[in-house]
Amino acid sequence: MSETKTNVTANQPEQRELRYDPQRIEEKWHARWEADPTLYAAEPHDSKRKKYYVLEMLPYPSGALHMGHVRNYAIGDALARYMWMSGHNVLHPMGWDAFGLPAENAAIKNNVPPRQWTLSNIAHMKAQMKRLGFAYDWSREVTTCLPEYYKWNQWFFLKLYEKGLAYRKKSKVNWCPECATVLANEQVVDGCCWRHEETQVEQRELEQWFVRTTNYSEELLAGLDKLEGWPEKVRTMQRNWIGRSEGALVDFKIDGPTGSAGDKITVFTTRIDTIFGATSIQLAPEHPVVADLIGNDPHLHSKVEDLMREQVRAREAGDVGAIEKHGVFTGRYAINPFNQEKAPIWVANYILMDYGTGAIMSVPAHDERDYEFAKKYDLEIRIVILPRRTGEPPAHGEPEQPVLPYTEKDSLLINSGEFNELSNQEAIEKMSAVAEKKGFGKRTVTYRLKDWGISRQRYWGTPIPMLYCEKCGVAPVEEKDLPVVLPENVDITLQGGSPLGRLPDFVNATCPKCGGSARRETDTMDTFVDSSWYFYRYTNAQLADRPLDTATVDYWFPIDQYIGGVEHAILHLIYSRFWTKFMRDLGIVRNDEPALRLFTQGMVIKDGAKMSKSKGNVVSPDDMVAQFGADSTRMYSLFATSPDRELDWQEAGVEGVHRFLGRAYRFVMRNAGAARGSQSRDGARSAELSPKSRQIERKLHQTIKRVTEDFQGRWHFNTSVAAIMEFVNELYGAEDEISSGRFPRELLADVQRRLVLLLAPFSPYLAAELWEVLGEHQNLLRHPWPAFDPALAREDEITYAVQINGKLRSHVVLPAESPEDLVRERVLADEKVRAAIADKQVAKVIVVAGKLVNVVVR
RNA sequence: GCCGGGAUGGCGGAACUGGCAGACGCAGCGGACUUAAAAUCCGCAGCCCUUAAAAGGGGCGUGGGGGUUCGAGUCCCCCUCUCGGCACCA
Repeated sequence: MSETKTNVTANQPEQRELRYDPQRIEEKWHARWEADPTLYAAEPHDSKRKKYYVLEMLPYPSGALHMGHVRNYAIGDALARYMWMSGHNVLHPMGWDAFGLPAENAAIKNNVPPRQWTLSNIAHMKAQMKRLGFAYDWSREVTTCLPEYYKWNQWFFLKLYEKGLAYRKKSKVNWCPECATVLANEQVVDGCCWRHEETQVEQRELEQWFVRTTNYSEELLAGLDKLEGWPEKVRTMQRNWIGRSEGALVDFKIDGPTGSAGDKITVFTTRIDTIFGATSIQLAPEHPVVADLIGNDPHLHSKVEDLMREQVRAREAGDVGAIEKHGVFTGRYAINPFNQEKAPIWVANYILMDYGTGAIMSVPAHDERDYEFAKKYDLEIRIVILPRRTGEPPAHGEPEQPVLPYTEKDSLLINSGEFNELSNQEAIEKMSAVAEKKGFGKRTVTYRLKDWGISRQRYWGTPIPMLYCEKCGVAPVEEKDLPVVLPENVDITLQGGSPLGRLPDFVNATCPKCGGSARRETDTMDTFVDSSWYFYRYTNAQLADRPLDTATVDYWFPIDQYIGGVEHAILHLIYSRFWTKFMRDLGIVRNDEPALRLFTQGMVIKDGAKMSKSKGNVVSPDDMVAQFGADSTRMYSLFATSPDRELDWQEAGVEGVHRFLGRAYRFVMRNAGAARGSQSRDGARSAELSPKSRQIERKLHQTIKRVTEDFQGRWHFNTSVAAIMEFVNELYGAEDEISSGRFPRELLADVQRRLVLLLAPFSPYLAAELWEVLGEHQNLLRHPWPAFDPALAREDEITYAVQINGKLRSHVVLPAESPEDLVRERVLADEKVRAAIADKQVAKVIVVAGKLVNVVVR
């Protein structure tokens, strides 16, 4: 093969060399890089170079890479390569988030075992990544579905249990009676099962494992302030998710007979100051006291059932905001402890049991939702607070719309007994104090954040290492018995019950406490457990006796840059932060946060819509690589727009980048002769250069400056690539001088070497090829990033834009660094400027140094 | 409903702290090379008016309306459309 190719080259050297053929170049270097597995390996420890840990979110092995992956990894790879060249010891790993539902769905659909399906997907996607030229240290690869990894999920679970951070409680799941199995939200379509479209999904209560993420609510919230390298958007989303709110709990005594749920209703309110306007109590349909209040009235029972169903349906549809508010009066009353008034007790579909206490005091005059509800059911609306400045309050009669919460300092309470005339803040203080003193309430802080339910009633996940003994009850598997291996020969296409529950070999176990027979937990873990700590495992992926080595983690952590999609802004990134804090408290890591800096890249769309099979607008990375090469595909994904914005994929754009790379390729192929054997030129002799070659030298330094600053600052790689394009265009403009031999040989050599270095993070294949063409042999990643000389980048002359009253009227060329007086003088002397001023008076001259002059005339 | 982005030529997008709007690329047009085409190389190019044409002028222009400023794509207020997130958060 290679013989034939050599002959062709020998026969037609010119043509052969000048055509940019990415397939030939990329296949050649792909083979060489494959032969050297240590090429992108990070040093275990390096005291001379600073460490840099760049991490891209690991993919789910769905079958093939999509353009969103390519974009994510092109960003990370460019950064990793730049950091290598800037002299860092770079850790750049990759792995697979390999457990999860799609493998089970595929198994059911195509009758392939989940493990086989997953592993073959991984093999394919890994080959795609390698073909795209991503510089990963594959010796650290992590695959979460392998026992070597999930063993440590189980180990962590035992630690959580030991620390009281894992516990069991009843919780609702979607249940399909036809499948006799639990469904994920994703498997519920319009309230029905995905496999049985006629079958209504039921809600069932099951004992499930939870992790006490809420123990860390305050710290997770406070930590956000320190994460300055995270997008403000993500920090805001997490703050809202954690949802700290200060308020008070207030007890309302139930009037009349009560039952097992107690004789009072505790409400949570952030606005205790409005309590004199509380004209009813609203309960969540699941509130325990509801059963006591409605007794066995069949009508009320069915009404409450309806309300509950409405709430569940709205939640599933993700449409809770739009729920039409319904409620039912229980016929009972509760006593407002502040004024002893009787407030009717209602049950309402918009009250959530899992926030606050599941009971609220309804203040229709000052809350929109309460107002809407009160209007609908004709409940009393009583104004109790107004801005002081409005003067006469409409103290009687109902407002046209809710008089929304006044929190200004000059607000004023009315209709509130002894608290009248107080401001909102004063009232909150005083009323809370009174409630605490009299024992019917107290100040409190609540969070929206809930504990993390990690039980999944499915097969393809990490088995939860717990046992149930008839005598001893719940018992953890002993550490020495880990891993609890997920059985492989399981027929998950059978319907009914848990696949693991059908395997006697799996289920039947021995109790570690009493030695008697025990039943094994058949639930598996949420896959978010896998992704909560995988990035620690990369630091020592082969470690057999521990999940991680503390000293090694200490060297690499925190992650210097984490890159991924904004869709993970909440769940994954909160669980990861929680896990880090948990590990810190276990004493096995020392950092508080997993990542110092986070970058969320924009979505890849096509023709204005998200790529999806049903729309038929999916672009395959393989097709792009086959047509234009990996370099062009990657570079286009960086060039089309800045990385944080949505990217509209245009194939013609890839072709354009391919054309540009061809131009760069041809320039070096034509002029490499000058570089080979020539010493690099180190500036400082600009005075001897012709105007053209000085211009090239200046542009070279300006380009290095722009690209370097993009890496250090905003990551607008689209402008980096544009800058390199401009530079190459400039080189083509000097071709006459170059081909005639008048261009300084050393400068020509220098220009080419630095051009190739600038291309290296974006188009690694082409850079490697051209580096070799230039007679260089050192691995580009070990070569220092080019430096620029600010003095050589500076312009000698500046063209000032001249405005008259803000309208552009002329341009004046002046030597750089002209003093302001001279600029003013020369501008006012300019012919066009004088004509524009004519006989008007010059009122002011504004000089913006190095840029613009605005002459204000009257 | 709430929260958070976004809107710039025919298209993707530049313009970093308010300072020449449209860099760079695509598509388009003209030219060179070629028997021809492709490829390549060079050039033109926001819209409108003025002009026989060109040069040159002039006006308009960053979703819409107001404002601040010598000067606004950029800052402030109101509105429209659009994308994303959501657990009605009491």
